[in-house]
Amino acid sequence: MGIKGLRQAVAAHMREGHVKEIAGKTVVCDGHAWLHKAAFGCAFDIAMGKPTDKYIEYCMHLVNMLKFYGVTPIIVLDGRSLPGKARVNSERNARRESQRALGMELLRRGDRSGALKCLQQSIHVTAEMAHAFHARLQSEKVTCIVSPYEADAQMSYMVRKGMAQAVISEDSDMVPFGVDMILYKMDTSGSCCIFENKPLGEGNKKSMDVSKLSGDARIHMCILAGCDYLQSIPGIGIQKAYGLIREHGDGKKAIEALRKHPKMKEKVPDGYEDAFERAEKLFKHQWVYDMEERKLVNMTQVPED
DNA sequence: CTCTAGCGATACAG
DNA sequence: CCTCGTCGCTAGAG
Repeated sequence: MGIKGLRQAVAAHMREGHVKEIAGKTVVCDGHAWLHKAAFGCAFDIAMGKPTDKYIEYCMHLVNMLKFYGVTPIIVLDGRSLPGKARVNSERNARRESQRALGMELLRRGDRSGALKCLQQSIHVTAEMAHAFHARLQSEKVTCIVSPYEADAQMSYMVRKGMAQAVISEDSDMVPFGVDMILYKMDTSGSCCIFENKPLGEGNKKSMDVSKLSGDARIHMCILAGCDYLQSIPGIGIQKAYGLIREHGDGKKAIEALRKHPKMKEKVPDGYEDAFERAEKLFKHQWVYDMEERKLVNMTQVPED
């Protein structure tokens, strides 16, 4: 789900670009996003259960394209199995299964293009595909990290540790995690949209400027706007959240202000302050793998209290 | 007017 | 046995 509306809201920080702009640098890449796109290219084979490695070739093309432009890629794959999403998952599985059945039916009737559309909706990235990709990366001596939970947290941790200078992803969660350079929508030729956490010019006076927010303030804004860990207060979206944090400085003070606001006070749920604190901890102290220490660590240090 | 929330169409590579 | 959606549009509320 990510952060609702965040991608649109930070549009002023985005521009058209190309991977050659980060020649000489190291970049961490969201391997799952690549596999997901790659799977569309061989939806027929995957849906029929026919062994194929086309999706791996697609991903390796991206790896080699980056190398060609002097960029060193590190691939992050996540081994996550998140609790609390079982219902959504089973609904998705049911939908995928019905699309697969419909696709096979259309194929029997000779409607090849109709079948492909359905079969594309039935495919998903399996652990088996991720393992095959991982094995290929190892044999090609490309660095690959399996994150304990969320790839987003792992990638941002590696940037903060200085192991990489940018991230290639499709996920807006990179913004609250404080990554300063994010390459979105990269295609096979290296063209992409580049997000940079830099002050906006005078022409963007009314746009959201994330460079005006401290690391904690960015996270507070995203929790207020609604994230995986906490639904937003009804009527609060990304713009309102940005305004509140800019005005009051942090999440706690923003909630205090809402509690006093005549129109908003009855919309703030009981115990929202506690839920907010829990969400912030989940955000900041996720488990990630530290390559140097070779062990699991918290993304940011848990304070002793 | 701005902003949120929900919905339907759409999605790969070459 | 099996891992994450997103974009544009718009109604409707503030």
